[in-house]
Formats: sequence, structure tokens, C-alpha cells
Amino acid sequence: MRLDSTFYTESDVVMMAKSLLGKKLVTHINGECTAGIIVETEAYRGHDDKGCHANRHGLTPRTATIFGPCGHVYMYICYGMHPMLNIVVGDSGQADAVLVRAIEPVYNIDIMQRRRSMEKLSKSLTNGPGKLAVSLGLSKSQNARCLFDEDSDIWIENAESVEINDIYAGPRVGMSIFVAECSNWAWRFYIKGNPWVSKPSHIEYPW
DNA sequence: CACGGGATCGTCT
DNA sequence: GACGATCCCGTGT
Repeated sequence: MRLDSTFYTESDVVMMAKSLLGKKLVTHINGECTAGIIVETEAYRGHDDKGCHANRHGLTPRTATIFGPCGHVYMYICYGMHPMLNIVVGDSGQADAVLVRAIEPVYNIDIMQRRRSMEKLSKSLTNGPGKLAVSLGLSKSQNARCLFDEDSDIWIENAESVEINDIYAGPRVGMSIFVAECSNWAWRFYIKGNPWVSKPSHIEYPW
């Protein structure tokens, strides 16, 4: 059962980044269904966060999706080749989004491996934002897709319940600590001890 | 396992 | 024309 529009009415992007942990992310692309449990996320907030595309560039053709309605997907290409999956948070005009940084593969894992050209199963299948997007068959063509439309090719389902004590928080990845003070914000969240998390953080904040 | 460099191109200046 | 919310592979330990 895909989560309906009410799940996406949470307007606090940091709360949403934590709520998404333990949820099942499902795609149905080219007739192939694959899924993984979200184990790592990052929050990006438009109005005061220099790490957020919407803040750095304002409203442009690319960032328009972030300024659009909640529950839609913001896909963009990083470093010219890596697709990134984000979930838009907040009503139109509120330019916030959650980056999905890692999933634990759970359904049709062999198909996910094929998409990544991986013969043997290892954590490298989905322990990074570009990797998980490719494993799920996602590309920029899913940009602005609605997660709660019944005929959408990507959606989210309830799966595991994650206690607040099982969540770690730390600084986001890829933010230069010398450029902006928001690089210190502990807006990267992951399930404590999960082996599919993208990279260990040396500065971790248990609750 | 840690580190470093190269790949590669859409997007914005 | 420069710059990434990254990944992969090579090298060295």
C-alpha cells in the first residue's frame, strides 16, 4: 500500500528526513519492480540553507521542482553523471527537500545488481545517493513525479518502525565546512548500526 | 582500509 | 567557463 498524500503534509523538512527512515522506497520501471528500505537521508531547507540548491540558485528551471508541491520527486544530475533522488517537502513556495542517501535492498535484488552491473552482491550496490538511484532504475526523467498518484512509477510504503533512539545525526556530506556555517548543521540522519549506510561519520550525535 | 585523481556534463554565471 | 548534495579504480599500507 503506497502512502497517500497525507504522509507528505509534514512541513518540517528535518522531521520529514527522520520520518522517511525505515520506509520502503519502491519503483516500477520498464515492467520491473524493485525496492529498498531507506536507511540514510539528508535535509535541505530553501530559505536559510546555503547547501540547498533552491537557496544557492533561487528559482531556476532546474530548481522549480523544489519550489513545487510536496510529495513530488526532485531528480537532478550530480557531477555530470550521477542521478540524485530527493523528496520535496512543504507546500508550493517552500523550497525544502530530503535527499535519500542510502537504502537497504529488499526486493528483486538481482535486477538492482544488473542495473548497477554488479555480479556479486555487496554494500556498494546502494550505499550512496547515485548508487541507489541507478539500482532503482531512476534517472532525471522521473523529475517532478508525484509519489502518491496511483499510477506513478515510484512510491513509498510503510515498512519498519524506527525508534528515535535508533537514529544517529551528523553533518551532511559534501558541504565545505569553511564556506558556510550551515555545513555544521546535523541534518544527516541514518539508522544506527545499519550496514547499508553510505559512510561512517566521525562526529555522531545520538539523541 | 585510506587516500587521491579522473570521469563527465547540465546548470548557472 | 567553472563547478559540483559522487563514484570508481589505482596505489600504498
